[in-house]
Amino acid sequence: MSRQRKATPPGIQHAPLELEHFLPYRLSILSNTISQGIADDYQRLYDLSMTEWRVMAVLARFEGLSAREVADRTAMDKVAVSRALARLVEAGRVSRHMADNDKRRSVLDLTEAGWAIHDVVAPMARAREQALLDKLDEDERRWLVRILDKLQER
Amino acid sequence: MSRQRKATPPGIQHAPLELEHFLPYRLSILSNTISQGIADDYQRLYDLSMTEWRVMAVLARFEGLSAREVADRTAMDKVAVSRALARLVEAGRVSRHMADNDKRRSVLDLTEAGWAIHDVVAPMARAREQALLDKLDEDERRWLVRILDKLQER
DNA sequence: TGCAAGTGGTTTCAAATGTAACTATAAAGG
DNA sequence: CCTTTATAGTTACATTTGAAACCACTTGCA
Repeated sequence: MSRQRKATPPGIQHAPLELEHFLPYRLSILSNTISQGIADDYQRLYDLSMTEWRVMAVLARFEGLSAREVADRTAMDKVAVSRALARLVEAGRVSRHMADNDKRRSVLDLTEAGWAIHDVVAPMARAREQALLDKLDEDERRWLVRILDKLQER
Repeated sequence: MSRQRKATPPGIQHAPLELEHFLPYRLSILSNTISQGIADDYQRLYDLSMTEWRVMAVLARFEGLSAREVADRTAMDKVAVSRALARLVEAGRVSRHMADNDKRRSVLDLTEAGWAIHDVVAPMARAREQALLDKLDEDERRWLVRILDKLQER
């Protein structure tokens, strides 16, 4: 057991943060708990890392992206994407060929095997999201979206 | 440039996730952006990692905690806490001595130097949080707290 | 007592990650 | 053209992180 700070040393106000009410901290805990929960699902099933899954998710939505574009859309850095792609291509989940107009650029797509995994994992992820949203009522869901939009404004 | 998926292969609905509207993903991006922003401040100033700062923050609020208790309160695992403490003690920012009733247990406190850092970093962190909250109006702030409470319910 | 099981904490080793340097190609400007 | 500068992507190296094994001490209980 521990005592909470009582008397502050004479004349000094330390004003410690209360982490449990500190917004950045709360977001961090919440976000990690959620993402890790989802990741556990597909890691167990397919030995797929979170970065790999994110790459697959954007390739499912946008075919023929380059590695750079994948990085932009996933907010991951290009090295992380390069490594994720190396594994995905190796595992036969993503196909990569060279763009004919620019030999530096790759053209990426999910393979059949990639789509098959996608079609299992995407619904699982959605179900997890739904389980979260089920904790909220209709009003709260609307406010949440609005608040996230505002917080993400630059 | 890339085209979005148009015709789905005959008879198959792939239903890709839209990451930019997917709650876990949005939270993850937002949270990382915010935490990293704050961390940049104190990393530059004091060569302090995020885990180290979190340990200091709980020790500021609760004196004499054990490493285990710090781990519980920060939602970090005990290895991470052990390492953070090793550095903090080494740097003279935290004092550690043995509990006299239990020789396994440590008793941790910020030193003068630790408090000095705390008293600079805590206001910076608070200012960052405030900058975030300033993007919201009074209603939105109230809803946000309420929503976070609900989402964190187990 | 004394021994099995549990707890606090550190160490070790492997995997993940970040940074910087590097290769290859493309674009832009003289 | 030819040189400089920029971009796509990978590689190498150092650092961080996580999982499991480990050590020391305590607790529960025969």
